Amino acid sequence: MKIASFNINGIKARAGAVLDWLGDADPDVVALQEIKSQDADFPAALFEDAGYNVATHGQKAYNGVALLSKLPLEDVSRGLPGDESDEQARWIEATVVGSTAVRVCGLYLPNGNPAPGPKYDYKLAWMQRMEARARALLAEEMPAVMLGDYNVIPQDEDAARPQDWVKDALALPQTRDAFRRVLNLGFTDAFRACVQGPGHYTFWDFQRGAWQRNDGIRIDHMLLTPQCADLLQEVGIDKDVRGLERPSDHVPIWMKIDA
DNA sequence: ATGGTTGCCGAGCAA
Repeated sequence: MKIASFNINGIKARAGAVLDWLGDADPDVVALQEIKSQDADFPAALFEDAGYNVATHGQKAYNGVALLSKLPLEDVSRGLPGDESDEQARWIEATVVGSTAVRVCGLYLPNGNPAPGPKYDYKLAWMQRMEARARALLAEEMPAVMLGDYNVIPQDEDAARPQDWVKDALALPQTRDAFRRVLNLGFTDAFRACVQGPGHYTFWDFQRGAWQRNDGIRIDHMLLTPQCADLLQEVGIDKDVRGLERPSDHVPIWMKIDA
């Protein structure tokens, strides 16, 4: 089973590009972030015609996540538990049953800039809620993945220019600590389980010619429960997508698991 | 310190 994640930065501007990528990459399950649309405005029919079931959790203009799957999306749940007053659409999960059942959680973790400030406070609080959800997933003792745009640069090797990010919400020590706390519960960073060393990025800013200078960062991640890590076969980053016409600032990441 | 770019949506905000 091939499971992917792609922050598309607006489905209205990117539907064609996403369909092209689906045709090339042929993933079984996809978590999308930043659909920037309400559920009713998501062009579900386009993806259904391409063979995918669709579940969305959108909002107007900002954020918004979705799941696409060739297999049925079962027990869909929208929203990250832990704060009933949180109106930002950043979390969606569902179960996909191949040769075994896999719980797939698609997430769009808050950016948090500027830091310090209320947006950074929201990011840290959100990560604390994510940790609670991660603990509950572990207790299920089943294959599960939390994947998406984490807006976290885990280590200096995950940035081309780490010195540019030292005061940024994506790399501050508190951010890295919160991310590491989830790993230390027993989750596996799927990419780092397969690939070591610097130079692997998933995001290049639209500004300052970041792509042309390969000034990238690795902020899209797939975190696996032990039962899922046992099934891990292969990972990849579809870097070439960043060089296509009217690209997102993120590129797809994916993994193959024996499920 | 600022500005640089993009999407959504129709003026700024978020990234």
